[in-house]
Amino acid sequence: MPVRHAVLGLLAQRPRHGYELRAAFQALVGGAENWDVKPAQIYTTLARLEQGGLVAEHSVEQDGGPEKRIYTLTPTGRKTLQEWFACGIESEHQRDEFYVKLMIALASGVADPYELIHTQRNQLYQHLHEFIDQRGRADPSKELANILLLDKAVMYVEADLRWLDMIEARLDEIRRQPLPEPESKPRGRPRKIQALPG
Amino acid sequence: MPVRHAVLGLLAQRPRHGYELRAAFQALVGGAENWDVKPAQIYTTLARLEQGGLVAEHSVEQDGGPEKRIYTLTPTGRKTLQEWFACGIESEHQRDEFYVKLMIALASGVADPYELIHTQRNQLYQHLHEFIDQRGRADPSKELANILLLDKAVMYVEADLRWLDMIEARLDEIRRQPLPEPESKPRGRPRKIQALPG
DNA sequence: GGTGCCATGTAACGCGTTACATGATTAT
DNA sequence: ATAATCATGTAACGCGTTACATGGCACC
Repeated sequence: MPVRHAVLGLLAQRPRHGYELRAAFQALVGGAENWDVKPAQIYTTLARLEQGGLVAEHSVEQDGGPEKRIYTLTPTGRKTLQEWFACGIESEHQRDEFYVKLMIALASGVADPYELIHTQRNQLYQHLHEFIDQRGRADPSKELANILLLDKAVMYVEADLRWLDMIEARLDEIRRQPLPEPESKPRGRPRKIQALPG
Repeated sequence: MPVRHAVLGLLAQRPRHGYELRAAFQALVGGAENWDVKPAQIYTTLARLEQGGLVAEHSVEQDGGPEKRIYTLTPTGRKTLQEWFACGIESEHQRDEFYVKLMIALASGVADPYELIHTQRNQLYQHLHEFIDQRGRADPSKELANILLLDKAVMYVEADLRWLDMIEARLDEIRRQPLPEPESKPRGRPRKIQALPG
């Protein structure tokens, strides 16, 4: 939950209201192209944080303007923020969509796994070039945020490409030695390569 | 939305009911340790798919048992599935939590960026060794699913480690040539640009 | 008079989670 | 008897999204 903590972090600098928080967040991540946080998310997040006692709100009426709701970090909120900084971030679960697609293809025969790999690889190469181009055009003295994100994008696309190569190699290996087939289960069923129940 | 499509893929093999779909999905991804899909998600997903006309349901009463609700793929559903196979998968957005943490630290001074990098790197190395060990212990003839996921985990952790190195280098570079400081726009209100305020 | 920025929200939905709840069959 | 497995769900919440809605102010 990056937004939640980002809000806490921005309130640690000074009290702010919703609109300001949104603008600050957008600036932080280098613009709306990278991460467009919707107003609805900011306001609902603030409501939840207030509910949990991590922030406190007090309204300020302005001369001839809409009233602002200023949010302040509470001690509990500050503690939560410090804990966030203190511990590392667990990488996202393995919930990989391409992996699911590949396994479904292997199990059901609805699509050719090598074709899936081919399609995915083409797309990744295209992205890779786009990212590298963008990074080349960026100004290091001004757009640190963007450049760091592009660095990450490049590292990840390269990782994906390596992974696709490994998948292909593993599939080839299985195809070369058709079935190890341990002796158990003399069932008359036609066998699928994969582990799905028939 | 991997689960949604996985359900369609499993129904492409043959009609199934909720419980069976869940079991098949778990088998597909190599066990609950990798991806524990909760029953609630399966049933709500099926309801949404039926709502959208991608699957059709017909109940089957059993002798002395609870009735089963068998779901079948509709032509619309099959078409959706084929489209999913036909196009590549867009990589997840750049919503990176470590990046947000780093930027908040740089902007607010609440935490030391180099320390954040250090913490994160330690954690990544630990994960890397765990993944490699696990992969070494796995049986390639039986646990293809697990091995592919571990391959991915390794590639991604290595990518993260490379990225951390790049971040450190970029920060060093900035620190060496302190603040180019372009002239700011005196646009009425005292505007904060991004980067490092007090 | 319009466009755009400032500033605030609500409603409803998708995906995912935890927790709760029911009831039958099968194995120990 | 009791525990596991089969089989079905509902309720409520967190995070994120789109769409809708309201108003004041400033600039051209």
